[in-house]
Amino acid sequence: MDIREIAKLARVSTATVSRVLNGVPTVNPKLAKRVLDAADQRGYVPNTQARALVSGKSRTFGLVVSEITNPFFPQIVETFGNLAVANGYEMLLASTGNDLKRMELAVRRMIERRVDGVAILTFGMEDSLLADLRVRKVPLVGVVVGPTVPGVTNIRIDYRNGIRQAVQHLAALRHQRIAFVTGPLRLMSAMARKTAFEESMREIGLEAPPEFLVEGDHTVEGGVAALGRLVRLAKRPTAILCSNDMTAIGVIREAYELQINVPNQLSVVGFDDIHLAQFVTPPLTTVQMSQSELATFAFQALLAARERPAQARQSNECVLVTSLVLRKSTALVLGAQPIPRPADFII
Amino acid sequence: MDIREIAKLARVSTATVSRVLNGVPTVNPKLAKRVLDAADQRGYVPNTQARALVSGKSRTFGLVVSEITNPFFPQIVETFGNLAVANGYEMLLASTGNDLKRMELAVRRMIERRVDGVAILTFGMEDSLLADLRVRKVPLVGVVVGPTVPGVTNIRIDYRNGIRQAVQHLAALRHQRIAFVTGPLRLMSAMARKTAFEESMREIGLEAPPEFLVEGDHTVEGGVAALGRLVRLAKRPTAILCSNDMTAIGVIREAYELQINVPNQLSVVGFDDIHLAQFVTPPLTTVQMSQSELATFAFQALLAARERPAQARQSNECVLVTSLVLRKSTALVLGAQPIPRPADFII
DNA sequence: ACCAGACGGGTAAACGTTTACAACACGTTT
DNA sequence: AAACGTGTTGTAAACGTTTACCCGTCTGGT
Repeated sequence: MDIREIAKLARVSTATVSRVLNGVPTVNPKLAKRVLDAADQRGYVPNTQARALVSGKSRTFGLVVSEITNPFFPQIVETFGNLAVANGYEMLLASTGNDLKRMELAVRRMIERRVDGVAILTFGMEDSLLADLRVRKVPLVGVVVGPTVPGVTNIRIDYRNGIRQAVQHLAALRHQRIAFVTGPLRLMSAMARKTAFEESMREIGLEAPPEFLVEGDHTVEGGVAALGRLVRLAKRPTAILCSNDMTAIGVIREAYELQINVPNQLSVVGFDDIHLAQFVTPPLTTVQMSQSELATFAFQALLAARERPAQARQSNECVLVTSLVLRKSTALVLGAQPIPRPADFII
Repeated sequence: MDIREIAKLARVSTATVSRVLNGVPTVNPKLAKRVLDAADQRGYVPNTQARALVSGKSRTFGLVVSEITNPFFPQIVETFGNLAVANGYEMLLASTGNDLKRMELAVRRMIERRVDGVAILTFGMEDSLLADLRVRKVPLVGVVVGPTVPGVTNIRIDYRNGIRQAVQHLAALRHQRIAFVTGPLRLMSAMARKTAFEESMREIGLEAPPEFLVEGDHTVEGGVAALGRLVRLAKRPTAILCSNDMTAIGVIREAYELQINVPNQLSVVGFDDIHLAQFVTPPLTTVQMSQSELATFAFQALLAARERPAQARQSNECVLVTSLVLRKSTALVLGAQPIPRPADFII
């Protein structure tokens, strides 16, 4: 069931079989047909490892994510994986749980399998690990919040835009006391979101007192706990912005438990716009960060780096912008009168 | 950076390097140390494709699931993937969306990469496709609802147990008009759940009129639509059992939209017990089908089939039982008096 | 002292491809 | 008619391992 058998059957050399199978156009159509016929009569399927060994390309891309059970990521995996197979690649998936040990293991696996590139779509990757990949000249693409990383394709996420929109939306609904539930602050991404929140608040002259900044962990449980703490405050917030949707779902869930009506007594805004966000009750107003776009960016960058000489691909950068999507989890602050519309003045 | 370089550096043959790296115990510890030192001084990492080529084992298992964006599956992927790397394997993931084309492609990919086994944890796999794998003697494990498939490790899912518990739970809450939202009926698993429902109803003398059996599609949207239809009935159901949790979430979501209180005006029960089920409002009473147990079964079966001669592993079978977990989405049927407790009679 | 056997280590073949290069068959130019 | 391209096919080397087999050395028994 190898190429030699097909060659014998089609009465050509193995080189010709290889050429036909790889679509080299110069081969005589007559021979090509013989080869093709022989191949699928025998149900021949080329051996990828042999191919990879000689060509030096494994046709595999690594994808490392934080936690595949976090609903944010499956969409990324799906998109990336589909693009991969559509382009004749495979995907090597690693879920690190932001754990150093598992990250090391992930990198090791990628190197062992000789991936042709790695997309790091998690937010807490250790730089030291990347060094290992860089030394081996593995093309890399990663998300970045701080300064551009050299020698790597950077996907810069513009948290600012979406979060500013969210803050201004809440302000427009007359909210003044807006709390923010962060993610785990050792994650740069969580840090960046928090910073974007603070700046957006300051920008419109609103205060964000420290007791309104509570640390969560990007899980539903974290959201539950966060609301639990905020509710014990003497001066409660009237709106809560969350570092991700799972947190927001937790907040809403706990609000229900505490008989706080969302959105009438409390406005809640999420971040990520996972698919599920539309389906919680009430449907979640959230900042969209397109998972499929992110995955597509990453994949395309890897594909582009494929044959390009290393020096040509130093520090590409593209930007993924976030933006608010309005649903039903926010409302005018309780007791506020709607702003009279212009029409009301025309008598 | 290959084995020869290490051999030269350690002043031994490549065979010895190979032996050391594979932990063959007979080699002189002195040599072994030299090899090990040389290897990690040079940052040597073995080439998996070369290994696979000569050994005939790719140390890769295929995992095919229905749809990775369905929250049921990430947990499976996570568990399976972790077990894989813990045992020195890789996972080749395929998400088929129950689409024939994609299934074919998935099988093709598995064969190309020469996987050492495939776990089919989706429920609508075409038998014809399996034939292709079977011919190549790839160990297979799959879930099964009908008769045992020969030559394959079968994981039989006992839908009956959990669904019966759910029905009896609802009956105990005095529900008589219980509807069932199915999955896509071309899926055997969906069919099996529906059948289990009908039998459980009949068993306790309850009727399941055809208009109470509405077909969904295992998505939130499907659940929304299903409640939309049930609500137009002259005689509405007082409880709804759903073929999966996503459907149940859709039903709850639409109930909120229609101002129907869950659980007081409508009891809802799901199926699967995805992680999120605890966090919807109200927390979902659902039938648990352990995803991690399922994945573990599958992986262990593959691992066991690894070296075993083909005839030894014909038709193993294990059973995964389902069972009801009570949360807050069910209640006594509206207007029913609680059954007087024995204490009430003791005056 | 000799030899059998055990044991550790080296040599080289094999795994299934791709591809550089050689070989060959034509057609074209001088 | 010879020489030279041009274009297609074949030969064989390479990719990086594992492992069967062989060889040398040492141990212990006679």
